[in-house]
Amino acid sequence: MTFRTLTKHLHKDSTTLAHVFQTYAQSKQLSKGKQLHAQLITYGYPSSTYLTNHLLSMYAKCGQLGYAHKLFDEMPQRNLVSWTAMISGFSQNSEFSKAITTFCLMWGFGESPNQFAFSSVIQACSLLKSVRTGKQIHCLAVKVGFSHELFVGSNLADMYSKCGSVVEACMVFEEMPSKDEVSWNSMIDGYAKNGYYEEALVAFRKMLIEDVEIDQYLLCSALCACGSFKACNFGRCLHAFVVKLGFEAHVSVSNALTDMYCKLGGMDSGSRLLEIDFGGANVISYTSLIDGYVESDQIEKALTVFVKFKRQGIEPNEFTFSSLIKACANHAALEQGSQFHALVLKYKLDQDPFVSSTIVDMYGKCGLLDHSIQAFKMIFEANEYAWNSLMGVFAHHGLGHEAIDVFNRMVDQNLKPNAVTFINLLNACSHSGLLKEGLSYFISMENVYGIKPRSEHYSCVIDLLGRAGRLEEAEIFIKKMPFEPNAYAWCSFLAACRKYGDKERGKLAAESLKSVDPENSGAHVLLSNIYAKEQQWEDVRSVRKMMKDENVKKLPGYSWIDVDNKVHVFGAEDWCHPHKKEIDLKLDNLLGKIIEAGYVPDIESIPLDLDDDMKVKVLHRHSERMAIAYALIRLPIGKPIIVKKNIRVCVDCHSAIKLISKVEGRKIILRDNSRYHHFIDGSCSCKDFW
DNA sequence: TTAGGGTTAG
Repeated sequence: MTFRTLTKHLHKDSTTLAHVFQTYAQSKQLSKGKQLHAQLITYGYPSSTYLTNHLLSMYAKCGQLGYAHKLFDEMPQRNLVSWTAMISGFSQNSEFSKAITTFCLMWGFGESPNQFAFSSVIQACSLLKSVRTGKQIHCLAVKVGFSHELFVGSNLADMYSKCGSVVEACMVFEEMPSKDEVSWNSMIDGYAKNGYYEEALVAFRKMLIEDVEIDQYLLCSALCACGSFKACNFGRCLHAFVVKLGFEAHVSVSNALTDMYCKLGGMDSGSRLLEIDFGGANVISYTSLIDGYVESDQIEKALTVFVKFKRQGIEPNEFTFSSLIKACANHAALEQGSQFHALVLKYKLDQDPFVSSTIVDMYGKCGLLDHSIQAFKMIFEANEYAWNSLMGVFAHHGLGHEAIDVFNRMVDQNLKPNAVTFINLLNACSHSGLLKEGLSYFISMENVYGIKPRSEHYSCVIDLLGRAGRLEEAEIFIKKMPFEPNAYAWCSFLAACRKYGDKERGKLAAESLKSVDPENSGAHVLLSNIYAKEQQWEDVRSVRKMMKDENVKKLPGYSWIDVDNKVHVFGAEDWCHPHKKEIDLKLDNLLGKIIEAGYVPDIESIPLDLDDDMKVKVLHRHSERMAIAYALIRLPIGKPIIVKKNIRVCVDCHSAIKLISKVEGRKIILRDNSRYHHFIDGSCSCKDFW
């Protein structure tokens, strides 16, 4: 049947025509809808508010907001449905402010909104994260008696949850006279997304007693809470429940399951889920898996997943790249990181706030400060993530004044510093010996910026005082702090005690560290270092015995470098490398040269009862020196050497590398687990403060 | 006789 005959037949039957438009709207057949609309105009079909409402709704649902708006503007007579269709049209097409304005206009025109208009406009507030407007509309809904309506109540609970106001969401939810699966999910998901994982799971259990039909939304929200709460048993039960209800092959549920297992640390379960289940895996499925591998430090596996899903024709997105680049940053894998940066540009994702700040961080962590600053400059509208990254990079490189400058510029731009800003700022002060400034920022956090310091901030202050040699103040600070000091806090204090030779406080710190983290080898190692410095070999042996008895393994030190796009790993003991002989020769040659240049081995730092010659040999085979020797053999003259090390560089290596940079005329960049050191012509950027 | 709600990743 042609449109012409159709319109002839339908001449007086606008109900059927409306139904046709409704079908086109649901199946998003815009072109057919448009043709029929054109036919009606051509044949002079009489328009009516009823039919125009249908047309308006169809255009809005097909994403043609312009047409919808034009129809709405030109309507000779609008009714409640016209207004509501326009409000929801704006809301569905992400024009949230316009949805709210239209809702207000509706009042002005004397049209009183019903439950449909309320639920649409509350959704707009929710997506706009505007709790202030949402609250005003909530008040109106109470006034006109729609606040307890099922859809309005669910929307209100969702709006408050999405705006972070869980208490209000809970109040709305509790007052709802009847609840369905959507209302329950608004609340459960609200709890989960705001960090109230346990409450989310309690609500889920409570819901199971009620007569609620379980759907994929509820399962996704509960799985998300399980993963974040590390609720292994609950998670496994939920998995069984998913299978029992037949939702295992549902893509969003399957993704939520993958993500949950990744968060629980069960990477094998996560990847098995993807392999066995279904062909519907999408970019979220793979990105969850990549992220799981990145979080569990398995970068190679993360890269394998990336290659696999690219082969399957699934395109990566901003989530994928931010996860992969983060992995490169953690491993200081510059070559790989640069390649991802190039891909980000190709996919035009370089302005994504997460991706762009990860790139800044990646170059910084790979030692290329200039690249990092340049990457920051390329961001059109840097948000707090980007500023925090830049500040973190300066902190990592020991450039305290530059980090403070970044902080000041950030505040000048009216960006609100957050908890991470202060961790970076305090670290920057700590690594540059800016004690006065650091303490002042710590106080201003709460007094000026209203951010309550967390245990991480207290740990930073302990580090700040400790590095500056203010051990007594650090000890008092620890005793007064409102948190139990964590392993990081005690490690910082212990390292300071060792650096400044405070044996008594060192013992206290080591004992405390052992009690909060019994498997932490640092406590034992640093304690034995303190004894070694005092030449108390009996005590050194007793600490070693204790480690053996308690089965505490010392984290072996190793270093790695990129040469010819390949990562070469060097360990202090039992290492083998195809160029071992050459490296040994180069090391001997270097030792001679640096001794000539004034190198005095710090044999005190070797916690072993050996003769002095042996101690020098042990020192000179530390992993970073082998990596540097290999790089000097293999890398072209003039190319900076970038070495990464898993534990903090020792005092002796630090002075040796300074001299190596001088005698070899090479720039050497060393990243240890604490910060960056740039060695040029006999001196280090940390000014011997690390 | 039209118009309305909640999922899976930083």
